[in-house]
Amino acid sequence: MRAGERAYDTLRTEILDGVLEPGSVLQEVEQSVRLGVSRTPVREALRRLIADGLVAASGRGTVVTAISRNDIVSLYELREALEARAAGLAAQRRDAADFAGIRERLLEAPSLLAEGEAGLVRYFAIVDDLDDAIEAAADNAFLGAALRSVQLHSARIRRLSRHNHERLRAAAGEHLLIVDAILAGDAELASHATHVHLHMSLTNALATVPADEAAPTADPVPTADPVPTADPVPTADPAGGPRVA
Amino acid sequence: MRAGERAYDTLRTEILDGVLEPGSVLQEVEQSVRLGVSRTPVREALRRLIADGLVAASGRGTVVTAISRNDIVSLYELREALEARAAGLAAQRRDAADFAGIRERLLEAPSLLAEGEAGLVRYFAIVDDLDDAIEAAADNAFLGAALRSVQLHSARIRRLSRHNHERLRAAAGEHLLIVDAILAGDAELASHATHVHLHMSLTNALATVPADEAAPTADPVPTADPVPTADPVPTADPAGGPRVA
DNA sequence: GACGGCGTCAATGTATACACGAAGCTGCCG
DNA sequence: CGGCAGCTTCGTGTATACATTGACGCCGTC
Repeated sequence: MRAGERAYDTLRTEILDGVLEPGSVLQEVEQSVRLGVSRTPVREALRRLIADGLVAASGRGTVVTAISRNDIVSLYELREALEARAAGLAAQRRDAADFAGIRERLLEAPSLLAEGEAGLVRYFAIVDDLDDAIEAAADNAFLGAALRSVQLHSARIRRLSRHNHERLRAAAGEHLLIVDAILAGDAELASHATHVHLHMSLTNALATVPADEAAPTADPVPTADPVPTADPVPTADPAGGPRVA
Repeated sequence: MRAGERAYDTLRTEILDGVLEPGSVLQEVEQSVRLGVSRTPVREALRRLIADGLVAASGRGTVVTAISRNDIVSLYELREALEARAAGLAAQRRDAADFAGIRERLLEAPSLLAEGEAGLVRYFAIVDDLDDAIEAAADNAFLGAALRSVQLHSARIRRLSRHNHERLRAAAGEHLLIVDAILAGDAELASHATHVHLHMSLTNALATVPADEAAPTADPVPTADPVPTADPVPTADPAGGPRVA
């Protein structure tokens, strides 16, 4: 695989998993040493991450963007517009067999959620497959690209409510409703069920995130160890806020 | 200004203006010579254009993506989801003064459209300002980024119906309706008026584009002059279709 | 003591040299 | 005469050296 691709995947995964916390400073030389490639592929990776809105160029160095409470609301507003539309289109254009399979797997969600961490992973795999199936059924390249962009940011938020079993059980039920609407070919119901689901999800996310998640963990964590890159890191993201790319 | 930025702006403008037609092959060395910079900034520009979905990496060299009839429909599906939502949010959050000013200017649209090319430019400036005002009023960074992405592709399509005065006059009226709804704070009406506007716009666009606009003009036009880069250029875009980025 | 200007330095921006891979062409063999 | 194999060549991928910019801190002056 190309080095630039690997660098991008590595950094993106680390940001999404929270290994690189918001406020972390990513410098080209530093990262090129850490990842074992030259600056060129690192530059490419950082530019792509900027386009994704996961990092932001900030004067000197690029910093991992924070997700403020306000950002969560904004993201959900966009998600609702996109996913409701996608669900509606999927209901009109779906191949029933695809969603029938997902429906079967979704029925096992409650027992999966009782199984602990392993079950949790399998549950999220089902949800991801559902997202992919909707995106594929909607059969719209532009919409698909926009959806992947919001899913990127949603993944970061998901970590917050990951261990709220009560909510996850309810979410599984909402997903089932969406799948049933799509299987029934009812575009309006699929749209509205998605709207409901996202509303509940947002409510839960906001309840989970207390004051302001943006909270950078005091010191900026320069990824590599002994580098004294200690600067205050403003909570509000500078410049134009997150770019969905 | 940074060379990479200039290269990106130049290439993007040329693609949007149709100077670089769909199917044109953009090679790094070739472009670096033409633009008078080295390969590095050209690479950066091309990567950004790929992220924008304006070009696609295609085996040897990157080619300017074509817009198929199907792409137009897809784009309008996404536009409707995004812009209807944005108009609704703008109606809730707008500062009345901003839109009152645009409303005044929009009232002059019919006379502007009678003035020929110069008036046309001024008319499109008003429409662009309206888009910007809606985006600003919606006050949602994620939605804004998604909107800018679709506007990029819409600009390419707009060229097609640029000289249909009948349609432009009607569009001006539809825009006025949207502005009035926003001024009235009526989110639902603003949404639906946007839906209507885009529906009419799509209908017109599809009527204007006859068989398949993707039609690459026979030979791929290698931007620089005497280079015999003659390969057939497939009409359908390869790989994953346009990325909205 | 505070403000402004200048110098230093580090990190990014740019250029170029080198490496690798793929596609096309040519020549040989079946 | 056609197909395949090897070579050649062009183009992108990567690394590194050099240029430039902008930020930080120090010093001088008001």
